Formats: sequence, C-alpha cells, structure tokens
Amino acid sequence: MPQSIKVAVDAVVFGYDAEEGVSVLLIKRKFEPFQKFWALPGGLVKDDESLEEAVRRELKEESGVDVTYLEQLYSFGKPDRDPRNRVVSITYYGLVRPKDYQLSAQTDAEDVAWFNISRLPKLAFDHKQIVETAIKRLRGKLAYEPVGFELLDKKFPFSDLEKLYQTLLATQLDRRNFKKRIMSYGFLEELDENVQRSVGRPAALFQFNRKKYFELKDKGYNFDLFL
Amino acid sequence: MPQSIKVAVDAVVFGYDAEEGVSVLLIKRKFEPFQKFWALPGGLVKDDESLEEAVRRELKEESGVDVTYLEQLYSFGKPDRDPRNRVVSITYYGLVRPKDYQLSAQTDAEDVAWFNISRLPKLAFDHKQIVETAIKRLRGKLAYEPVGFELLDKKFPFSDLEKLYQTLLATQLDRRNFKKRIMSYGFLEELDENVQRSVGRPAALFQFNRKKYFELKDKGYNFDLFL
DNA sequence: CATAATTTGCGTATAACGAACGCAAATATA
DNA sequence: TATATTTGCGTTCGTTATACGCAAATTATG
Repeated sequence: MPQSIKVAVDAVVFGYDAEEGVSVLLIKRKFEPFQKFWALPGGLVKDDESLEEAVRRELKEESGVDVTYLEQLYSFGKPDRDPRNRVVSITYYGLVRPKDYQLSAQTDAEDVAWFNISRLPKLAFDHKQIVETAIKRLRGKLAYEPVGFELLDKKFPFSDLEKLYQTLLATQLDRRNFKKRIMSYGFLEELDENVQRSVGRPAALFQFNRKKYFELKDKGYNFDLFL
Repeated sequence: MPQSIKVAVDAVVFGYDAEEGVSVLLIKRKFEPFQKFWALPGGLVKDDESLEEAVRRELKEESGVDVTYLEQLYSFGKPDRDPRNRVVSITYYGLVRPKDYQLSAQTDAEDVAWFNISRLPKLAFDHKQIVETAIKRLRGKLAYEPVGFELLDKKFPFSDLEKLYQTLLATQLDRRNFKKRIMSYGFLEELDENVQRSVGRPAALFQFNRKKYFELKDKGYNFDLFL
C-alpha cells in the first residue's frame, strides 16, 4: 500500500509597530474546510520546488508579502490535523516591517490582515498551536540573536528597540542598562540624525550594522541578553 | 497534477562513553540506492502513525534501540535529495546510553554500529548534513538544558559529566568552577557511594534529580552555562 | 615501603559584570 | 516661564565568575 501523505508549508510572519505592537499575518480562507476562518498563509509544495521556495511563493500569492528574514520553525504531522486527508506541514516563521508592504489577497484567500498577537481570531486547523510555537521561538531567538532589527525601520530611535524587547519579552527593563548592554556589543551605530516624535527630547537615530555583527559573531562573540 | 512527494523520518541517535566519546548510531543499507553505504536509521511514515511514532518504530526495527530522549531536529526537503523520487525527511535527534542496548540489524539494514562523531564514514543521501545539524543542535542544547544526563549512567562520578561537556563543547573548563556551578543549581545530588576507576582518589557518585529539575525550571530558573 | 603520580574535593582572592538609580539636557505643553 | 516628558550619561554597590592554591585518597614505581 503506497503512502498517501501530502506535504505543505505554512508561514508565521511577524510584523512590529511601535504603537500596535507585534502582529501576525493571516489570510481568510475562501474555500472549505474552515471556509471564512482566518489561517496562516501556506499551501501544498510543488514537486520541483524546495520547501523555502514554496513558502515564499505561497506568501507572495496569498498576501503580496516578500519576506526578508525566514527560518524553519517546526514540522507538524499528526494524522488528523487536516480533515480531508493527511497533510504534513513544514512551518516557517518570518519577520517583516509591515509598512513596507501593501497587503493584497489573491488566489484562495478572501482577505489578508495583520492581527495583534494578543488579539488573534479563531484559527483554522492546528494553526493556533503553530502560532504559539512561533511566538515562543521568536522570544527565544530575540534573547540571543539580534533578529529584532528585522522588525524595525532601517533607522530608528533607541526607544523603539527598547519597546520591541519589552513588548515581545513581556518584561520591564531598565532603559539605561539595556542601552549600555546593546551598545557594548558594537554592532549598533549611532547616526548624525535626530528625530522628534511627539513630546520630549529629540532622539538620535541608530542603525544595525549587519557586516560588523557577522564579523563579531565569526570571532566567537555571543550576544545573549537573557533578561 | 497531483503532488507526488514522499514523507520520511530519520533519526540521529547520540551515545556517549567516557573513553570513546560521542557516537552516532548508523545502519548499513541492504538495498539500492546507496547500497552498502552507512546511513541514518529511518524510513517512510505510515499513513496512520504520527511522525514521532514513525521514528521510534523505524529505530526499533532497524537497530533494536528504544530511545528515551527524542526531539525534532529539522526537515530536509531539497527536490533532489533522493535519486529515486522526491522525499521530504523530518529528522529527529535522540540520546541514549549505548551500554543499555544490544544492537541488532533487521529489515532493510545489513548492519548497525556506533561511530565516533569525529570518525564518521561516508554517508548515504544528505545524511552527513543531517548529522552536522544534529551535532550543532546538541551542543546548543547542552549549553542551556541539562540533557547531558541522558547520555551518562544513572549514577556517575562528577568527572564523567565534566568530560562529556569538554568533549562535546570542545572547550577546556576549570574542573572546580564547573562543579560549583552545576552543584549550585541544586538538581544534582551526591550519593553515599564511591567508585574507584583506575588510579587516583575514589570519586563520589552523583545522580540527576529530574523531579527537582522540573520544579526549579517551573519556578523560572534557567540553567545556561555558556562556557 | 617510601615517594611520586594521579585524581578528587574544597576553599579563597580578585576581577568583571549587572542592577539600581541620580541627574542633566532638550524638547512640547500649559 | 514653569512643568511634563523623553533622551542621554554617569556612579555606586552587590553579586557572580574566574583563576588558582592546596589537601585528601588512592595507585604506580623504584
């Protein structure tokens, strides 16, 4: 008896906004099963494309988003996770700056939208579990690698980074000590520009130096900030 | 055109021995492709079993090993990783005490054996890459969770733990400081027994207290020893 | 059989790092 | 002009990590 299992990919794409906090990209399903339910973008892998190519294609097709940072998350394969037939899903998580994209629902999606991770709707299939796994992973990752910069603008005031870490790690941290720590790593450079956002002293803009980061990483430095 | 991708699982099972160091369990393939090549135990997932069930079954069938610690590693899905047809492999890694098992090749395995990770033979498919990924992961895991105890005997002299960490992390560490650190966590208990192994002062035996560990972990302690 | 070699066990001094927090600077608002 | 708000910079203090000295208990050696 030959095997009859389908292979799919699904993506948990995170976005961040200083006011909105952390969001996840969801699509509204056009067809059964779980018609009209919100779900993760994804779909079956084509015979001749790699898993990562499949994720990027599905993301583009269903939501219009081209993700920059993308990493494999986990594979879900319980026999009954899809009511139609058995589907093993290899999931990925990605990070983007929401402002960079104009969302546009296409193919089998009726709608696309960002949802704050604390206000998620009921999700199709086992996608709730997938999102939870992704959030845990993102938190873990944030604590020992500077992936947060993928979620911020290229140039940002330091307080943006601070807010990102505070909301994502759900912890209170001392502004001054946090800055000292990050700056001591040496991969964040201060620019000669200022911004004024609402009231208060104008803030200097900062920029993540990717090249410097990899140099340091290759030298064996590690940047864990278990807070 | 319907999808025609097969789903398989493969396992990287690690064993440890104070003299031998860290080893990986391999089987010798009985059939083409890669006949007579050493490979990871694994095989196609059955339609009605979960991924983890599939790994455990294949491991038992092909090598006779019942693994205690088992965790998902990564999914490999490049279109050409199997010359026959497309196979996506969900890989797992596990930890066992080699002495606990009598190896026995069965089904499509012609032979089974432990191979030191520094002296691996040429492997079938992309299994070399899989083993490398597993080693990296094991190293990382070791640094922030006490999984090492799965590789040691139930009762062991402290120097065994020290050697395990030194060989696996490929780093020199101060015996006295390492012990202070580990003991300060409180999940390792000293027994009223001694062993004499070759020359030198007899060593007290220690034992990992799993219950205590989870109590502490639940309280939010974390035990990272980035050395 | 005494001495050396080896491995284990325990402790202490010092340097490095993190946490807490005080305060000035630069802006908007009342 | 005073007040609130946000940013920026620094110091103190206590904890933790690192380096290392030395004794204890055994086997090997001449």
